[in-house]
Amino acid sequence: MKTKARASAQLRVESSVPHIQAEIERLIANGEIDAGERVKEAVIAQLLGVSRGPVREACRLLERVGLLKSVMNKGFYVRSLSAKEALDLYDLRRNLFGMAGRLAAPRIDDLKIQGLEQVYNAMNEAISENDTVRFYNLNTDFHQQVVEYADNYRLTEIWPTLESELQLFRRQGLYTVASMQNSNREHRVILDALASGNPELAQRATEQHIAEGKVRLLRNING
Amino acid sequence: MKTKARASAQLRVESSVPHIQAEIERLIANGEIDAGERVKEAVIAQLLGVSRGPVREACRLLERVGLLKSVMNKGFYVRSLSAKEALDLYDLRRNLFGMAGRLAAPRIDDLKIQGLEQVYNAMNEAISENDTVRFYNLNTDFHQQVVEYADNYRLTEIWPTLESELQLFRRQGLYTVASMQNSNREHRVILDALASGNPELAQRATEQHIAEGKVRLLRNING
DNA sequence: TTTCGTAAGTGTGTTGACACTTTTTAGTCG
DNA sequence: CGACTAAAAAGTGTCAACACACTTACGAAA
Repeated sequence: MKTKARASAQLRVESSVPHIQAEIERLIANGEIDAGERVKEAVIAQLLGVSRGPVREACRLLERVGLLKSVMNKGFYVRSLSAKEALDLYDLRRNLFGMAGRLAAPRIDDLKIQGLEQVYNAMNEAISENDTVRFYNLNTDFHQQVVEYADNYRLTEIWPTLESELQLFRRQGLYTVASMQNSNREHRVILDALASGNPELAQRATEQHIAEGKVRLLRNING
Repeated sequence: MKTKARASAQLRVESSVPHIQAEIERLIANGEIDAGERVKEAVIAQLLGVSRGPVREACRLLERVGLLKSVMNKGFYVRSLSAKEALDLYDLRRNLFGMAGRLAAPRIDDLKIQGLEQVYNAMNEAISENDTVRFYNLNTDFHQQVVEYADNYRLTEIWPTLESELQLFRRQGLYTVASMQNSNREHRVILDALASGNPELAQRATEQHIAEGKVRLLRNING
């Protein structure tokens, strides 16, 4: 018998770094680590049962994504987004989502439309139940699907990072029933535009949606 | 006397990771590491006189940027871009550069225009000397400046990563005199459009430039 | 009481070592 | 000579430990 019992054995089929990264993202999204707060490597490491090495690698990744920022000899901090940065993000997302709509429209098929339709209906349910968390997740899904149907690998990679970065700003609970209703009305418009296959129409619809989101954000900022 | 002589002392005022990252990027850009080739951590570490830890962190960063990709138990490889991925990148850059032009036009001032003009003139010099390397650097500069003048922090962050990723595909030496001349004619159009302050005009000019670049790339691919 | 300097404590940045996996090499058999 | 097998080498993934930087707490002097 050659096999040796490994104490806390890692199966060595998958690096721990992505898992750690996802976990830290979750901690931030759930607000368990506040914006501006220091991320202590040892704490994360112990929490996940790994050493600091992989944790640091994950933190570097999150730094590049924009969720953390590193300060020499002080470690990693959860980034906090200024109002301008949040608005910049909206402008950027508007462009990219518009591009996604334009590219997706001629490529989309009935099956995909049906999939989006399901998400749309589910969002209406979430609204009627005032389930903002579910609405947020479905909303993210909807956008991600549209982006994927544009079939541009780099756009598909970048999009989620912008979404999660924006999460730093619009902490949960910002959705009101009215804003969710407006948002989903726009989703309906996007759906129809995509189904029509008209690129310009779809681009207008997708751009408009993010533009309206920016307005909603501004209303939240200014009271 | 309390001060202790540190043997191979790093001053601990700046993390070594960014430096390592830049160095690996340089190695890739200079073609000292070919596309698809494995990046051996120990080699890089010894080359730069550091240990593998920081090297791994730098590699993770470059993975996120898209220059490297990691394979479990095999390490990091220099990514090689498929033709579709390169074209996807052009589509994405076209959108973002168009956005940059639109936003920069109303914000730009005479001083910045003059700066761009200098770069433009220098590029004409480089063309007449058939100095493709200098042209490439100036070209990158020109684009980067336009992007910065758009004053969108995230766009400014993302742009260089897309440029360096594209470098993986269009390895140096792809510039012909004719293509450089065409490219700089388009720069002239961009300059004038920006100087006019008209967002739509500037967006058209900047988008057109990347679109033409895509055509030039396609010509290179197909012979 | 306040302020400054000093010392303990906390935490990062980096390193070297170990376990495991993949690759290469060497050797054997057909 | 070629193919298969086994051992050695190379290289990654992770960890534990060290040295330094920063922070905080404590105490003495003004």
